[in-house]
Amino acid sequence: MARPPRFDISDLLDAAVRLAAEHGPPGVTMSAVAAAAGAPSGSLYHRFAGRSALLAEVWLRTVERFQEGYFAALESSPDPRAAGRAAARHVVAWTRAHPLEAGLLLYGAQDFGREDWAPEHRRRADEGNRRVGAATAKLADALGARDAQEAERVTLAVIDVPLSVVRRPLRAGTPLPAHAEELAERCTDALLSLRGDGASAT
Amino acid sequence: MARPPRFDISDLLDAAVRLAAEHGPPGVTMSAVAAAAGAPSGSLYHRFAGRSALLAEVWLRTVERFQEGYFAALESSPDPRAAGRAAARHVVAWTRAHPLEAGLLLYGAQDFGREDWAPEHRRRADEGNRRVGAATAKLADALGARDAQEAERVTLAVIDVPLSVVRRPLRAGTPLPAHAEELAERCTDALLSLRGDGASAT
DNA sequence: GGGCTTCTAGAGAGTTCTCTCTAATATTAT
DNA sequence: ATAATATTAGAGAGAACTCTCTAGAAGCCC
Repeated sequence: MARPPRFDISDLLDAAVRLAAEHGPPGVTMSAVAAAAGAPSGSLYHRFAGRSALLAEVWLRTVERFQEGYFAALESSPDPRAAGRAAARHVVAWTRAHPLEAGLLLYGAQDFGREDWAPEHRRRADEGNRRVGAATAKLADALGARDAQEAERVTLAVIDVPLSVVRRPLRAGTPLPAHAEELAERCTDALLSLRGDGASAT
Repeated sequence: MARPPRFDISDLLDAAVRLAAEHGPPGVTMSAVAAAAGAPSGSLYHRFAGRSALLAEVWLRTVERFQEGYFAALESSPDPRAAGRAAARHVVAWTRAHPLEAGLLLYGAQDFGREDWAPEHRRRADEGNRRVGAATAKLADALGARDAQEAERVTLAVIDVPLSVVRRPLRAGTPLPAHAEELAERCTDALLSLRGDGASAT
């Protein structure tokens, strides 16, 4: 029925990921993506409504790919501590397997022009955030968190700490150290084991 | 001997900080800064060699202002655990006192165009990194860290974890919760108290 | 006040990027 | 074959931005 595409969406998004990892979101210009993929600019505009749409798709595809395994890890065990450790390992392992895409996780949706996104893209982003919030809230509950501060510590433990472990190497472009998974797991576990009364300090 | 300036360097950098906090580094264009400060573009180019120079200065001034108090906190006590806790509190307190400038700390020098910087600006950035590295290495040593992983955990504890505590509110533009200092301090302390044998896991 | 210097002021050239538009091309269904 | 259609291909208009350049204004020192 029609001519087959020489550059499909995923080719173009792959090129955009490379550019974003190397030069940050501002490096993802339509002309740069076209050049990187070897495609004419017309093909880009045939696939994406405009630059905001491309930025939204590259960001959302990356986050959703990451979250897929992340949620699986968070639900991999009935023991919340074990689940948290698995989640921490997942963040590091996924970064090891997908270093370019992981580079994007260090940015926020705002850096990908969230304010210019179409409603549908915003909705997808909100949905992802909602799922993350729900998952960490459930974990916090299972761990017996009693107030906002304790819930926030759970979020810190299972999301922010693992991301911090990979941040420096990703920024510097150096490979992750061999023990990164172990480091993330143990730090996450340490925060999950804290309790509200502050009794753990020496 | 000469006409007094109507827009001095610090006025212009203040405007640049506002723009960077609101729209990220890409929002810091010469015309936007000029408009925000109410100055003509000529005045901007009179103070800064070009956009890269402006970006470098706004980044370096912010980081150096932050580090001033940060180093003081890190050396505020002979007890390394107490010093680490003070550093964690400092990050949160400084963010509370300077929310706009703190927003810039979530970015890296790369996002401010480091590759286009003049040698002198790079040197200043390297010097800051060097001091941070030296300070955390000293702390790790005082805590008895025996390998790279333990040293890395110290860095995570006194730098990345406190930054993670302020990251989400800064990105969302919401105020820090009242207990943020306490949260950061306790999480930092928990990581500093970990030891290499992994015996703390249940 | 005259001369010197620093700064403001803004017009405008040149560049880069986004996005549109038209024409050509390749493939499938009939 | 032929028609129908998705796609490539790239020229070019328009916008945004950086940076240069010239003219004049404002203070200080003699």
